[in-house]
Amino acid sequence: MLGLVDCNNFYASCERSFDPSLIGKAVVVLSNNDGCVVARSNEAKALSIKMGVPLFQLEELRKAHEVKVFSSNYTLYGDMSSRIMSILGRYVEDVEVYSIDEAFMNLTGYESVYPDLAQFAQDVRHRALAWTRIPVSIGLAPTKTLCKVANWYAKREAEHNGALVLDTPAKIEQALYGFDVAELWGVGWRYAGLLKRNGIRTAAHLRDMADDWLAANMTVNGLRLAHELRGLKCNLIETVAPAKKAICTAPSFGQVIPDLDLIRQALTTHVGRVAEKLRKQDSAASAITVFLHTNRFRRTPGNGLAAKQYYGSRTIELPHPTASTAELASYAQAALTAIYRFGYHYQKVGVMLTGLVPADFRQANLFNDGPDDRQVRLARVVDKLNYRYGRDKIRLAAAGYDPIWHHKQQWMSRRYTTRWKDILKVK
DNA sequence: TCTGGGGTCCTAGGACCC
DNA sequence: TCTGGGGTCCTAGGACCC
Repeated sequence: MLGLVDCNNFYASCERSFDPSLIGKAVVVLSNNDGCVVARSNEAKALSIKMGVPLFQLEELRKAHEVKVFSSNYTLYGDMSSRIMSILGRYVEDVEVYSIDEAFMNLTGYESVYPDLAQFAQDVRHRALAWTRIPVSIGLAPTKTLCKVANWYAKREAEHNGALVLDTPAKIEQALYGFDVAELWGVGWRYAGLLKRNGIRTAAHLRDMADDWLAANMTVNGLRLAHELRGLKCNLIETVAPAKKAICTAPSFGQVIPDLDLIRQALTTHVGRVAEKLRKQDSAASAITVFLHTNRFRRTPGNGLAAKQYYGSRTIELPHPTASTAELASYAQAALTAIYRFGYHYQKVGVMLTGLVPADFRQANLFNDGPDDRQVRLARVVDKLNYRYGRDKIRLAAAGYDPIWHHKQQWMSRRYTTRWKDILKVK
């Protein structure tokens, strides 16, 4: 048996964890740049606030119902997430952290330790709630896909009390019989349309389709999905996160920017960010891509017509893999110079590192001397200082002093668990 | 005025090798 | 000019996840 633990309304629950005055109120958390709603408390869902709606469309509801709005506070959510994950680690050896608010647990071999799975699930829920104030839902089943199904019911149907165990063919059959295929893990809006057109409406129906049909219409992914619904494990628990194959950052500016110098500063800052992530996983990058684009929603002030749009991107193959911020920044600047066009209002500049190889990887190259190791050692020292004294305390001068391009975060809560001056005071 | 960010995997087709 | 069988690597595009 496997288990899936999923935090309910995670970001909203984190905010609530440290501010009890939010209990019982509609809480929403926004995406970066205070753009769209990405998390909602149950009260906010009850007001029909949809996932992904832009904040400015919420004005009336906000006034009428006193909706509490928060900018996303990833420092807080990340720390709360690791607290939850460490709680799960007290129960079983193998925990796969699947996302910031979800984890799979491997219960294989724990049959005698936890003979009553329903009781086990309630224990986990109670401990998570007691130690973090985060409510979680739990689904237990023989495969990951079935765990997702079990979790779906556990979260939505009150009679399960937050946890559902699918451990017999009869229970699984009943769960799949009424389950909308569009809700399945691995079925997005395109496959949902395809399945609907073919008259396949429930998970049970998809499970019973012929393998040939599944492979032909949904590739091997569809085949695996159906096999998992039949109880055959295709996705195993991965307890060690594999190294990333690409690292990207592309946050929007807080306002549109036409000016190349400011875009350069933002780009240099973003390179600092991706290079830090690169060194953290002990990799080096073989190629760097820079892209620059305008805001597709923008109307020209004055005449209200759709603003003219531009999208530019450039990839540079590096002479040798490197993890040096300074070296990556200079190639990034060259790419930006090549794609920048005067006369547009830009919304974001992004950078992506690809062709990631282990940092100690050395490929003989006849035509140059290879990377300068001192640069990378220097960057690692900078990483340590910034970890200790705060992000961007030490950075390239080209990143500028006054990041006016920085994204908006007007309603940010405190970093309750990671900053001494933000810690709660008990009076 | 205001509309997120960061990833993975699979397939087909082209180019190439012996 | 046409002929067989067995491969690899790369890229673009499409699908999905949170």
